[in-house]
Amino acid sequence: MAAHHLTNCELEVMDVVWQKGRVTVQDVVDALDRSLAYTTVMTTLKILDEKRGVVKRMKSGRAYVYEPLVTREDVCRSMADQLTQQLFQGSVKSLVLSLIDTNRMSRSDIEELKQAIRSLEGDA
Amino acid sequence: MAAHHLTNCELEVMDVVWQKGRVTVQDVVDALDRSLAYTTVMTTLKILDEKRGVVKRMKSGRAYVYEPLVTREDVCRSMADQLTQQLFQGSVKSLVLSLIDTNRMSRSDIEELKQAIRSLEGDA
DNA sequence: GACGAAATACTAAGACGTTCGTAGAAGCGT
DNA sequence: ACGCTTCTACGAACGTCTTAGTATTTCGTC
Repeated sequence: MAAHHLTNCELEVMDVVWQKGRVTVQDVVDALDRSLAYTTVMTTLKILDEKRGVVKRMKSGRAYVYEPLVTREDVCRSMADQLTQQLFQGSVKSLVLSLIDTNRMSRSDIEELKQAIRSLEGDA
Repeated sequence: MAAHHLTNCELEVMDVVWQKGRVTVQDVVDALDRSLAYTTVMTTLKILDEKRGVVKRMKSGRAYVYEPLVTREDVCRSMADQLTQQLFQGSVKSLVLSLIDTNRMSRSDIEELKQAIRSLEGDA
């Protein structure tokens, strides 16, 4: 599990890749909320392939087709971990405490959280 | 409460500012783990003042003295919020669930977390 | 085989972050 | 007043990210 840090723009493109599973450059251009030039998307996909290693690409007829190599969860976890390192010396507990401290969670959110903790205790 | 996003380098410097409370450029240079040029630290402190607004500076004799304007907790919260927006559509719950899902929390961490949740329920 | 549409490769420009060098100002000691 | 040290201001160089233009390739159609 490598350190999959993605930038904003890369994340936007990846969200389309994850959603569709198998895309061409044009697919991504069409699916994006923003209007980005074809070449912009191509450059970004190239980076996601060669530099980040989060997609693979294969020639299919005239065009390349891109597929995800990692799940969105993988990336989320990596990035959350990185923030945890940067801000809380790697203490997940500290980050979680900081997050729940500023009551932005509904009552049902809290219920779900308690449930997760219970199942965590069950495993351990 | 503004969006206090700090970069890696800025955070390194701020950690010294928070720790010491009141610093000169030289203080930061001396306290940093890494060896950075005096001017590098000066540039960074200037950015933290003018661009980020997280420190203020006052002339004191020959040199400027810098003091924090926001707490570390403020910045942590801002940055955690931003990640939550980017990755989890603003759902703190989703982020927390993702974090605790990959069992990197000790038994005592979990105890603390439960405690925090209890006090949260008490307030609500 | 030539033409047009669509895709790719190459390149570049602008913004930002990180790093630091050089030049000038300001204070201290003699 | 002169020189040394310390500080600031300015700006430059490099890397990365975002965006996109231009040139080239490729494929299907006539």
